Amino acid sequence: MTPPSRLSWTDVRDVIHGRILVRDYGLGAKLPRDEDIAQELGCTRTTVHRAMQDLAAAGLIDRKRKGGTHVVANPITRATIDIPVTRSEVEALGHSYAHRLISTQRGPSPAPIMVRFGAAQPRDMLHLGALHLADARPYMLEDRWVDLATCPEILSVDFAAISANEWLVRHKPYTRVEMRFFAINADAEIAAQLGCAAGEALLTVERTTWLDNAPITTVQAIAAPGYVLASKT
Amino acid sequence: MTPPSRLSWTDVRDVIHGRILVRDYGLGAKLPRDEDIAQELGCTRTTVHRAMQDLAAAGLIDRKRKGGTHVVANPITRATIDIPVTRSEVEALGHSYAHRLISTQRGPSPAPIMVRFGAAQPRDMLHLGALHLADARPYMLEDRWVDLATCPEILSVDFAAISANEWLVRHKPYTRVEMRFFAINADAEIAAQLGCAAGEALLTVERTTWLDNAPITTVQAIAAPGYVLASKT
DNA sequence: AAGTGGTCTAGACCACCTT
DNA sequence: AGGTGGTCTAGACCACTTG
Repeated sequence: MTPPSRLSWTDVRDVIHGRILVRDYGLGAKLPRDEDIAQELGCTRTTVHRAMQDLAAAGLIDRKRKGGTHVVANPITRATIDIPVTRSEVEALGHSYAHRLISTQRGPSPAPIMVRFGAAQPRDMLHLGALHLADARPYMLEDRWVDLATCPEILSVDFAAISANEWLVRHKPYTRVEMRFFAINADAEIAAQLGCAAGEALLTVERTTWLDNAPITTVQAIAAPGYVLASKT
Repeated sequence: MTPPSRLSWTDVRDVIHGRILVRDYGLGAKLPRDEDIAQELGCTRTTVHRAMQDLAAAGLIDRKRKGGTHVVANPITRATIDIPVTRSEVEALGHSYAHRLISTQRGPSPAPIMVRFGAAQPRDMLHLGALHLADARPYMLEDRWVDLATCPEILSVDFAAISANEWLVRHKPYTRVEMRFFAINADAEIAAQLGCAAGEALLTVERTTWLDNAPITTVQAIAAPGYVLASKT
């Protein structure tokens, strides 16, 4: 029951957050200067600053030098999604994991793939099809392109031993990633590979990664029916 | 061209991040103590600490008192998704926004809705159907339940003037949100409302919010065909 | 029991941006 | 031009967790 004699920055954050929630600081309103809040709450400006950084990172407030701190006018809901290596994901669900290479083909990237990377010219790439299995049942279908200029080693990887997904995550770090989520209807081929009915609605995640503007890989991961992606709580 | 004589915490973060990328600090490896890194780089432990906090928040490292700092063994891809009020989203795309109330009905929450809130007993709720329009074309279909114990004011809202979505965001702050993303096939009713073919694959976002464990609202937002959710870059 | 991260304070200087 | 956030330093103490 004894409150800590000193406020931690998380305490300060919660206080400010509370005031925003209660509209003590309304939408779009300007907050007092860090220093005034510090004085009011009885802590240092440093502590208030750390709290504010967190609220800004959460998208709740906007800060500008000289401009001051404002509550964001149009509140947004921010969700964080963690996407593990597919093997880990399957094993975390308590299933046994396996994967199967469906196809590999080397060639220049077609236009839609160039678009994903924002590339003007076709690039020499490896095109991979693979299926991830959970307890021997289709779990996720991967349609992947790997840039051979950035990642020539991929040619000598033994995909019987490790999936391209996992190999890349372990050996090809990236500095930028773009993800897109959408739904597609299974066509005949996808349906056959995932063992579902044609036309079924499938959640699809498109993921493209770069290392300092150099394309690494882009993948369209098509989940089997019933797949649900949950935000971190 | 002159490097700053003093390192900022973002500089330190980038240095450490770089070492992780290059596997200087490999997957699962233990990093030196903050203080040693501080000494090596010529800055204070405070600065290193701030950098580490950021890397930890990004999911790249794990920190434990006494245990030290370790590179996360199973790298994950973390995506952040911002979901604005639907009106803002539509207007940001350059379209004119409108919405239409389809149905309202008061009654006890059925089992699936109780599950979403983790509630043991049915609750008195308002069940709303609404359609968001972009340039007069169906954009998103909402199936929403609002808890009347937590949010009785919803009964007197004029839904011709403001959508439940926007009203709630502006007047009912939440402290916890859970989101789930999945794909569904349009049934006849949904197809009719969204003006698409039955069976089409539709991205669906389920969002449930609480204010300190008190249920506020849960909504299933079904997007029209072609909808793509992109992560913040 | 001891080592490591977590945090605070106090004061200083910098840098951006609005007025 | 001046106000506000952004950051650093130096030293101190706390609290968790592992050996």
